[in-house]
Amino acid sequence: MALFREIVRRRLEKVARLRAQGIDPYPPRSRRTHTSAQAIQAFQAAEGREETVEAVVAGRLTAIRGMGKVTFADLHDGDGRLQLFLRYDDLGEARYRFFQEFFDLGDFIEAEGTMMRTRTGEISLRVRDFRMLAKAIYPPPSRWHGLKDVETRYRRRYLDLMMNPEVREVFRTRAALVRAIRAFLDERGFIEVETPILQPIYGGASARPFVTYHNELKQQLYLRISFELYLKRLLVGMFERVYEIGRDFRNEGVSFKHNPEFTQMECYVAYADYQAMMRLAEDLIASVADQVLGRRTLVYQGHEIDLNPPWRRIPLREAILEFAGIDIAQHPTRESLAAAMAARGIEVDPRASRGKLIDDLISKFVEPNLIQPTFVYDYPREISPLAKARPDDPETVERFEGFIGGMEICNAFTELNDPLDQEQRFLEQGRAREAGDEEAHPMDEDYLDAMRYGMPPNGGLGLGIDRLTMLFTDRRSIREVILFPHLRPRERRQEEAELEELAEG
RNA sequence: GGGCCGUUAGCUCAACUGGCAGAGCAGGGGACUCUUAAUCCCAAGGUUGCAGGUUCGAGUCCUGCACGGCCCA
Repeated sequence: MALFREIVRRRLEKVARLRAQGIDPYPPRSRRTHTSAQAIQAFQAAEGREETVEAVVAGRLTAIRGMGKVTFADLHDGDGRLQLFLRYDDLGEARYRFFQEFFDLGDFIEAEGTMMRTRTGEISLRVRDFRMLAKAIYPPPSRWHGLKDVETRYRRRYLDLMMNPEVREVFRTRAALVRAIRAFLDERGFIEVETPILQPIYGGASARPFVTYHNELKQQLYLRISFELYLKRLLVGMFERVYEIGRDFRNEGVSFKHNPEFTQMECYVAYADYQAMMRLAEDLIASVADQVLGRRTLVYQGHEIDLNPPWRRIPLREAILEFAGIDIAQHPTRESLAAAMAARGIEVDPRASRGKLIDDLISKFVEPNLIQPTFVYDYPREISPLAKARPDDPETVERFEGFIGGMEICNAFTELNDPLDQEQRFLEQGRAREAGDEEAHPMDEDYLDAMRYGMPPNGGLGLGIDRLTMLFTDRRSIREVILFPHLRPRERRQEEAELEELAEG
């Protein structure tokens, strides 16, 4: 730490000395004419015609190789890398010394000169003049080893992005994926909308919410746990195809699989049912693969996955029978199912309802085994209070979840549009809540009002953007695909606080 | 919530059964007019995550805590 402080002190001293010389170490603008890639490209194009290429480039100094009266330096910008070639004979003693004296690794520099090839053939910029663009006070992490400490990578993502180009690639892929989803839906006549994040009543999923408070209104508000109930109100308002891409907030444990805020796409289609939504989901993801990867197969955690529709479709009852060896149809009561699970040595949460037990069986036995894209369909009514029951079986709803790579990727149903049935479901949920289920769905009279005006039959689909990104970038942890994942706060160490003071002073 | 593992210099990592905390890079001084992990010489750099305990002696063993990772729930 003493050494670090020494490095910072030296760099701050350089800032002060630059200012004393009338040089702004943080000038407001750059005169950049070329990115590194553009400069190299322009040179390659001009090389055959024996033309010279003049360029002004700007970027971060990532390496300095001094050779006495010649210095090579690496400049990195958003496009890549360009080698700078500085010669004593070109710059003169004063400028050459100035570079050696004031420039450190991590500084942003602007350099102008003529593009050339070095003796070893590398296209470089022969520097005629240069300028400080932004002096770095802290030294960058070691460029050779990169930044590997996972905690530092997450807490100081900018360093991770600076040092590890493959991490930048993950977030480019994520952006491309979101772009592809929008393009797919826009093309099919969907309208993109934005609904409230601050909600007086939360709903649309089974989860505990974050609670917040509006001071002026003296009103308790919740951060949304899903978009569902607002998007379906829009169908009452005669939009037929709507979608939203945004953030959901769920107040549950933090892990490499769960972040308290995560990104979701939800869309609703009037006059469609869950079968239509299955086709939409598989077409959507195949199309995203086309756009993002240029093919419909990918490798996730060593598994070759084929995203070509149609995907396997399997009833939930069969899936649980296949992977857990229990036929839930044979166990219509909570007690019976719990006994069957216990008989197989499966731990049973004593407070869990039958629906919750089935949910547990899915996540423990079904989900991890579904590597190839698979739709599991027909869920228990009890854990799906917003989904429409099957006409032939009131205890089963028209719902499916899509699994890929052992992860739940999407969730969809034929949406319940019968206000009388919906009211009953909310009342059932209320009883579950009284029985201790903190994730039970709250009553929402305002939503019921909307439905009472008439809601067309429709299908809805929710798609986890983070998980899809994990799949497309082959990352096992959700934290690898969220720029700033939530981490426990760490108390600031004394030395760090001192450094801060030093930097500010 | 439970189990296992980790935390050592700015970064990446060493330190056999408890016996003087080390290397490379980065940083400082010097040499060097085509290097690219430049090279060479010199000097410096540590509250071993935090708090206790055992011991003549703890980076190492024990307890607790914090943070992180992996696995399970």
